Amino acid sequence: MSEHKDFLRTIVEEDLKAGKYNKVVTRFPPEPNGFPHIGHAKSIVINFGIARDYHGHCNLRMDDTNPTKEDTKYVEALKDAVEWLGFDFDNNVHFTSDYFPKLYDYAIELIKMGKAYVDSLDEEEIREYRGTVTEAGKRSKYAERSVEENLDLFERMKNGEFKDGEHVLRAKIDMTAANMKMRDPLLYRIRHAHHFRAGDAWSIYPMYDFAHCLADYIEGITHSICTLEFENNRDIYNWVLDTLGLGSISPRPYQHEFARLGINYTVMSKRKLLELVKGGQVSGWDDPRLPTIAGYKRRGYTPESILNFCDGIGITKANSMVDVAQLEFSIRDDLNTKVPRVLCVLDPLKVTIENYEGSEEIEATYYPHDVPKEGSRKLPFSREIYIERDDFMENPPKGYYRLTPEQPVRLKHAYIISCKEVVKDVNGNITEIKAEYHPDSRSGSDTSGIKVKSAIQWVSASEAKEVEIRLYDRLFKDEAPEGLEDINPDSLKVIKNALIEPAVITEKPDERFQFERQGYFYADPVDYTDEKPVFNKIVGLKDSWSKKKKTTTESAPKPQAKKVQIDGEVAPMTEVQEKLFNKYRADLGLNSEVANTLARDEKLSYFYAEALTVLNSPVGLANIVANDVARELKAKEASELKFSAKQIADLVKMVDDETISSKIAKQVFEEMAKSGESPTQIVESKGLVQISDPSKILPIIDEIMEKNPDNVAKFKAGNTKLLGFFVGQVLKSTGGKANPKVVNELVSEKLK
RNA sequence: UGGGGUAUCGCCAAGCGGUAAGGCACUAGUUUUUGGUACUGGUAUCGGGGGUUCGAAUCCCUCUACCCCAUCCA
Repeated sequence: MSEHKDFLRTIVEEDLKAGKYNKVVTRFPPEPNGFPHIGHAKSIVINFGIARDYHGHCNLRMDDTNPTKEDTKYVEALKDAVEWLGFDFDNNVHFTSDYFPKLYDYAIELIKMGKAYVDSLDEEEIREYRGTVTEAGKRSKYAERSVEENLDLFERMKNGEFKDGEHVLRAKIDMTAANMKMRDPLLYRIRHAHHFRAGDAWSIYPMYDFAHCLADYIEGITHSICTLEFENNRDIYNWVLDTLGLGSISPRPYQHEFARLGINYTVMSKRKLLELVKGGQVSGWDDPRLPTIAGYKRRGYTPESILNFCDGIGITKANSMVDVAQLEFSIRDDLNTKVPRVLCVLDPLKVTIENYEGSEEIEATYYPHDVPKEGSRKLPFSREIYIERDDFMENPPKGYYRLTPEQPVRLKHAYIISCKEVVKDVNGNITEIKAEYHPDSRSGSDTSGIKVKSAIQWVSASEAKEVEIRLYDRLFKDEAPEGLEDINPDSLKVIKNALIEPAVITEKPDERFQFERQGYFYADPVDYTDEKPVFNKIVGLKDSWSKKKKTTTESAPKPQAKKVQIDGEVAPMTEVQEKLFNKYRADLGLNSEVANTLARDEKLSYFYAEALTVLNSPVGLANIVANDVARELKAKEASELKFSAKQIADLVKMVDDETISSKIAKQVFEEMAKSGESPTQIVESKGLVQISDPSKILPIIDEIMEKNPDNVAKFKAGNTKLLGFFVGQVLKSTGGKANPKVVNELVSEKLK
């Protein structure tokens, strides 16, 4: 667990500490209607992760309440994903459909309580009656049906006596609710459809809002964690559970929402993913370009890298778009210390070493010096080899490190070669390099004294194996793709005849490799055969050379348009407010902001007036009322406050006559708001009277300066922000009692 | 337009009245037989405007932008 807890863990910890639950139970509740993607991975990591961290439990549950969309092939994919990521669901998959009988009983209970009714409006009417976000809805006339009639109708719905859409069961809540979700939400609909698990047993199916909270309750879930778009549904979640009285029997679950994952250059919605799969833009749900778990798995991502990625991005409620670079980093970072380095030439250019005869085998280690792993293989070397076409240039730009007519280069693990002749075809394309090797430059026993700028990959022509390489790039060319038109036409490049050193194929030291200087690759788990090996590119190595080239050629400092802030209009004051405002300004001498705050808020101005009758300190009172009292009054009514205007007046009086500092006043206020105790009493019992005597404060300052010589030096060097640090330290060591004004003066004097 | 959310560096993200963490990306340098890795350094005043305070990213007021809600989807 990282040192900084996310907000969900904070909630869980508080609940555990408060004894609300004695064991945390979470759940990962996907609907089996599509393949899980990396957004699901985030949810899996959150739910299973929290359960693991707090020694609780996490259920894998299929939320299968819609028979027309769901399928068992998706539940397999979901199980695979959870397992692959390394989490354990005890081989026990839960299904909402298993609770259908219980759910039905709860619905009957609701009907009996008069809290649910069978509505017979058609679909369109229901929509109309619901109203809009700004207009209230109106209730269906069928809401007046008797409990008996509802019971009878509902049972007949279950028995399949009606056609799809003829009736629905709805909760009776409030058709005028500001939260649209609370306008008599549908609980059950008729569906004469075959359910992949329940078969044809049911002709009615529960809706999400009814089923989910109850499934949570039935499983003893404590923290029902979902994504932000369900925030509006939280009210129904609570309504169903509370109305059925379920919280009182045993501790019931509560819903908490976090922001779903977004990654640029890809799409994450199941609908869009399905579109790509069905439209043939990709080869299937496991296409390595897709952000599906199956896709990443096939591409060669490791579970660890996905887990690290999820840990790295954090959990918050802010909608955000994570850069794919972060994902790419996590797989590079993981593979760097794990996989063997091998030589593979993607775009071969023949090199004949004219002064080399015969052949030899070079022992080459699989891992670089900084990876603490053992292992090596034999690299055949001969007169005829292939190098990467990119690694030779006849007219190189400045800063080019590789082979040129003038510049020798090392063949990784082998000899240094120099270019002697460039052979071209009739079109001027380079077809071959004739080179010379330096016999005394063999890797490990180099006495040639030749300095080269780089070592490149190569393969021996006669021993190299031909392999297929699939180069994957981002699926979309647009950072926030809208649709198919944003697809990157170059997202897949297939190289049919790349050349790889033989050990990779014959020895198979691993399934993932770093092809030296190119990237990480994975033996395709589906199409790879010994006759025709296939490797998928997982991710490229960081490449500062091509970056350098680009920036020097393009060097376009993009003009960052500063966003212009538009100031909206402030609602005008009413006549009464205006009068009050003017009085505050003219008669009481308040500044316009405080006067404004007070005048516009009836609760505040009333409270202020009351306090004023006790103490004639208009400005001091106004400040505390407009700031601190306002905070309390945000959530509460005046009658609910633990403190009175009189107490506020007493508090301000103590500040006025300098018994306490304004800092202490804040502290006292907080205490008062909680306990309702009188301010004088709080000050007395806690001994909060302020210390203003410099002779008492000075020694403390000295002590702090002694303990923090670095900061003293920094301050003297001009870092005046540190003033707050010193003042803070003094305040801290006096328990907040030192008079901050005095401390401030003394500190700045001292440090001058 | 009603309700519910969210705003801290190019991208994530700590921070809860007292010196603006960290990661990714970017950038400069050191090491290097991968233009990789590792290491060292650089890079923000907190959506805007006011107010309260000795002191505000944190408290108050206000404005702005973005997301979600009017499926018999989940």
